[in-house]
Amino acid sequence: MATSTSTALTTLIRRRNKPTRAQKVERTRAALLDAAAQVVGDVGYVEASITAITARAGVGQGTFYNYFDSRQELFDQLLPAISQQMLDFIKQRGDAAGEEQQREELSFRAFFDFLSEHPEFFRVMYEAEIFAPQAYEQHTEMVLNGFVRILTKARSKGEIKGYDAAQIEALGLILMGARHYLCQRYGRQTGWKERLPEKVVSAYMRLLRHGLYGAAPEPARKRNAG
Amino acid sequence: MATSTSTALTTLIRRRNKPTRAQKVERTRAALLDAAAQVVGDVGYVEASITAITARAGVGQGTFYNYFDSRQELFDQLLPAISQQMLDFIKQRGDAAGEEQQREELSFRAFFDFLSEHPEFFRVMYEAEIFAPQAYEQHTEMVLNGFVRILTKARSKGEIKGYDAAQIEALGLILMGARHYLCQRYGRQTGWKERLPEKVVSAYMRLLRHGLYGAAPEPARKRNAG
Amino acid sequence: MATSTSTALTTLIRRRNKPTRAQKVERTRAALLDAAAQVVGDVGYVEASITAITARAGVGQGTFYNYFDSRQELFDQLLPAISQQMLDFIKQRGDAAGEEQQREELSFRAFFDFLSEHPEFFRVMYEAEIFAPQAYEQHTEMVLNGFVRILTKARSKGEIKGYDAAQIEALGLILMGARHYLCQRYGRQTGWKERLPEKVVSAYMRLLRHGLYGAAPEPARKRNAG
Amino acid sequence: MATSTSTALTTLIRRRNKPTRAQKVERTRAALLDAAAQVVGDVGYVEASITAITARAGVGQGTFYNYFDSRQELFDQLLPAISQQMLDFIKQRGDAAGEEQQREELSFRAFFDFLSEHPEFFRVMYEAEIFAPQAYEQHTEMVLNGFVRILTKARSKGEIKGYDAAQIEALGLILMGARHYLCQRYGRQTGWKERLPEKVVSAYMRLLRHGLYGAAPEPARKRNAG
DNA sequence: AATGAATGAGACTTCATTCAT
DNA sequence: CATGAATGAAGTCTCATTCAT
Repeated sequence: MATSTSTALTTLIRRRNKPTRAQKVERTRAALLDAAAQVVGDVGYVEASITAITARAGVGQGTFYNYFDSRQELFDQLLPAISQQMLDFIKQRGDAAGEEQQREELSFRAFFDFLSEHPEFFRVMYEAEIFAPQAYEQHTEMVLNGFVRILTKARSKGEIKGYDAAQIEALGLILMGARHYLCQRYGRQTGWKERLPEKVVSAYMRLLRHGLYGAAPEPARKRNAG
Repeated sequence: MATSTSTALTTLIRRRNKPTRAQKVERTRAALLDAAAQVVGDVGYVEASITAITARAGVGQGTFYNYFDSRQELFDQLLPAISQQMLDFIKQRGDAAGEEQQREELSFRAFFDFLSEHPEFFRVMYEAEIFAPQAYEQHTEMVLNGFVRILTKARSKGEIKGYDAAQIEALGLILMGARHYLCQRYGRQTGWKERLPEKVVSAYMRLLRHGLYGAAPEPARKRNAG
Repeated sequence: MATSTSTALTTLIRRRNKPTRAQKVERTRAALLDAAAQVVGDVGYVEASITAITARAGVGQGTFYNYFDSRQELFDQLLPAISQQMLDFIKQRGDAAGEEQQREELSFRAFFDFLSEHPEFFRVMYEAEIFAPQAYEQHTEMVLNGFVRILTKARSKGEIKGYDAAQIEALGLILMGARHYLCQRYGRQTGWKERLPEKVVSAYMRLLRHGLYGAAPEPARKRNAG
Repeated sequence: MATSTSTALTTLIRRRNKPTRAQKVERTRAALLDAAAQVVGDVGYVEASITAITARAGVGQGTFYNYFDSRQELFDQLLPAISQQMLDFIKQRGDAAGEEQQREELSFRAFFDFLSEHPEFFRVMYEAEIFAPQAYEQHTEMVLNGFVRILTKARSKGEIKGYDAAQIEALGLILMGARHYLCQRYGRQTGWKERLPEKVVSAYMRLLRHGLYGAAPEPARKRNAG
């Protein structure tokens, strides 16, 4: 990390006093991506002008073009830059689960919580379909793959029965759409000020467990408290 | 140079030959909305310039402002203008059902078919969230209300059990999200050239009937053919 | 010229009072080309900004793009727009000549005079080599062709002897270079305030008649006075 | 960290191994001028950005401003830096001549050959009229003076007759213009891949010897072979 | 009501130059 | 002296909107 001309001593000193040149660069780049995420979160991609972004990042307009070739390039990098940390966050929370159906519940909650803590991410992600289609496509593909992997596993474990392998993808899409719309209404529409209502989680989970129609009577099962 | 007062005679002639003034106005207005829908369907709201819209409608640029106060106003009227015919189409097809769960299947198929025949509607509807938020909100509210009404009815009929009244809304949102994502992948992504795969419909319906996890063995039930 | 809906009367009235819409368009276009020529003449292509040009033309900046797709397109049209009138002017003056050698003298004088009256043309023409290479190439080709035509004619008349047909082009280029450099020094460098010195014309013509070296003694020929 | 005072020893070592500080400086300066000439030759002054020049010179952008106050200053020094070597080259080749008219032929050939070997020089020289007018002016003045000197000498030797002293300058300009245009067409336009056609040289020389019109029959004179 | 030329605010982008390291 | 990130002035261009015809 230290430049090749730095002795251990100078490195130490730097570590206390000032950032390295390379560190400053990385910091500026991060500041720009961060600012962009915030601006997009606030006003959407359409109004996320270079002026607005650089102003929020606290750098000159020209600086922008030392880091990105164009506004579009930034947009293309924005979602990927945040995408991974979201997936990590969710995966980590989901891994605490025993059964796959519990994993889905944890994962759904984690999705909501992540957006709750990074509200700007909602627009960054969903408006990307329009303003950074390729990035959106990749992101969607990754998320869908995650679902498919988990559902396939659940199916091979015997937790899921009665579905073709060919139907797994459709199920994944349904879960993604459900998440999207539920978080939109119960999170974003309230400015992420409320927690995710337990009624919603239980409806979601009951649908996954028993379907809508002609369901078996609710078994005596421990439910996650609200 | 023709006098502006119409004699009974000219009126008669017009009735046969030419449209009334008011009719022409309405026709132009419709042409503009129609053109806008097509343009938005083709290139999205961002690139739906006044120039593109008026050109497609076959009128001069300036004419636009005789019908709409601004580009935004047009956008705000675009979704509502089409929304109703979609809902009618779907309702009509759904009304053929006996049980509510069959209605949902018919309605889902109808949604797909409608988009298939009016592919421009997909972008008009979903991009409206960004470019005509109020219209989108209203549209969504209407659709959601439709779902809620039907689900509530199904619940009062006893077809749906085990859900609170308070959870009905969440269920409606899930169905909306599912539709959105399934049509996106199986319709739009293929350019609406393929029909909706039956595997997808049956997966969707099986989820609604039995859920994902620990489902009862598939009962002997007549399935809609592909 | 009048629009197809104009009666003879309205045309007459317009001729006195106001320009037609189409006339105004043509006028604006001309104003822009004219302004561009002046600006380029004053400060060169590099500094001929859209702002400067539209300001000089007395129109808004945006108006520019109703007439030209880009700054470059204007530059590409600038030289051709003036080129023809120069060639016409020169041809006309040259046609008064009897012998071809007299034509060359008249033509040379005409070239100087034209630039004298349209001083902006000098930069428009010669800087085009850099800023509108294609236009420059075409212009040069036309001028060269003119020279070649005349020289060829003189040769077939027997006024020019001792040169291959293949050498005619080179001779044309020499004359073009000579014009360029002489007008540069004796016209442009003095701000076109002085007339073309007769000494220069006679040197030019003597070179053409007798060459530089080992020339025959100057024959008793009427010379244009200085 | 090395001390700035050189001991006799280090000086000795340096003399063998490394360039002096001053030498390095001079080398970098030369590298920049050289790079600039190449870049200008390739893409012209307009696109000769500091970035392009320093990149080609293999130094950092900032380094540029240790050697030149501004881009313009570099441009102003570019032509002078090369000018002299061209004049030397031409003079040397011309000095082999006996008569002045032969000198002119050699000199013309030398001009072409020099450009042929340093093709970048063409744009450096002729675009300087626009981008480094002062340098261009000086260069032109020098070249013109050279012509005037030679022509004057030829005149005083009696090789040139029939021209005023006051006309010598005009003759010099004509020769310069001729060179320019002939090299442009027969050298640059072909990418300097062909040699100068002998037809062109002989046409040029015949013009200088006998003029265009009414020339004496070509005397029995040795011609330079192609 | 129909038209399309005129307009200017504002967006993106380039690049010579500065300056701290 | 070398470096390259930071800067902002300035330029080109787009397009919704206005308005005279």
